[in-house]
Amino acid sequence: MPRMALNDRRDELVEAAIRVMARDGVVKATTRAIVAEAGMTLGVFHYCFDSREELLKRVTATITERTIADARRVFTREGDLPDMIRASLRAFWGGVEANPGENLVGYELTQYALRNPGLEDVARLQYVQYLEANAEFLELMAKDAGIEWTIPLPTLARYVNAVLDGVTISWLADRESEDSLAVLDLLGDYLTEHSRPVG
Amino acid sequence: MPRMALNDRRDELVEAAIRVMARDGVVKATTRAIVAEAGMTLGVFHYCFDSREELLKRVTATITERTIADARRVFTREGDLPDMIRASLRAFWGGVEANPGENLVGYELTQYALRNPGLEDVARLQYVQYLEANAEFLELMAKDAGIEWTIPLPTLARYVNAVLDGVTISWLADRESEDSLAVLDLLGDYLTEHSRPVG
DNA sequence: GTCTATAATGGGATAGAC
DNA sequence: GTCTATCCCATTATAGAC
Repeated sequence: MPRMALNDRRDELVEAAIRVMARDGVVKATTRAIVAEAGMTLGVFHYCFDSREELLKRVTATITERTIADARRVFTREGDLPDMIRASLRAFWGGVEANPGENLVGYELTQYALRNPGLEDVARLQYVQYLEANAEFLELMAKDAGIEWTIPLPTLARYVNAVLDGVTISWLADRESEDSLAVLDLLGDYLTEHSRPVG
Repeated sequence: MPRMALNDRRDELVEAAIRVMARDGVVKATTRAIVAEAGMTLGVFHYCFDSREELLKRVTATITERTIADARRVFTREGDLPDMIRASLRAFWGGVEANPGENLVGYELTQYALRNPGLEDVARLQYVQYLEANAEFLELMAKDAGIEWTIPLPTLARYVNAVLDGVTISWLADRESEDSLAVLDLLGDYLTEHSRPVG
């Protein structure tokens, strides 16, 4: 068996955990299921992490960063404002439909944090990061298109985040892609209508 | 010990389960915790329900109906359209802030259903009911105010549902009441702007 | 019908050989 | 450092006395 640096081991366990969670859910991602996925033995788990909870914290941070990085990657800055918005939203949505399981994991982890005393800050941090990312995207679009938003940025970012979360959750439940896309287009129109040329 | 009809027993267990879940979360609502809350013994549980899963199905149906009934109760039909919308949204929000735990349970149950093969329809039904309720509210408002919506009803209902879900979830994570209310007001404005007097 | 006791399972964590 | 074996606990579900 190869000897690996402790940090590499940890990363492999985190990746294995994410795969198991995406497939079967957070609850079913037991230490045993995770080490099996990683091709390791149970003993090594508690050599890498003090507890399952410590792993979950790291998984949460990783998933949050990855989700934002994915959004940043598909974020489109070409064309006029309506095009930019619409293309970005649709690219985001492609990611959701391509990977329902991993998307659901994000919400499961929020709830895990909210239900376990001492982890409230994990959930809070998750949303701080998501809201900041949304604000960043909105600012980039405004800059590129030479407009400003007519709604205060933190409020608008929360609004966008709410629609994206909400439309994702209802889609996870009923898989109505067409209606979901229609809602995203409404959000796009909404954003366009709340911009004005910058003086 | 009082002898009760089987259905009364079941109802009591469902209510006890909801209390435990609101307090501690769905995962921690074990059969033991539920019967303890109900003041019953473990043996009686499997006399009333075949399995914990069967109880959870009934709890999901009950919570969904109750959430919609609560919304119907606070739904306001007085004043002009903007008043109606704003008052209803704020009344809805009062319920969320007054009862974070019970609200979170709804999302936990959706995810439980999505993660347990064979229960997908439970999640789907939940959202069918929520979307229908939102459509119903929108139609009532339109009728009372003598307007019609400029967006197809199913799409608009999904949009409203998405914002409500999304703003609730982010609030559960970060408890930013002020920003959340601002988002709800934006939703209210949005609805007003997408109405027109009926010919 | 109601209870206690217990079976059967699966979990997180740990001890200790190698 | 790595593994196996095991501890100890909590869970769902059931058996069987009363």
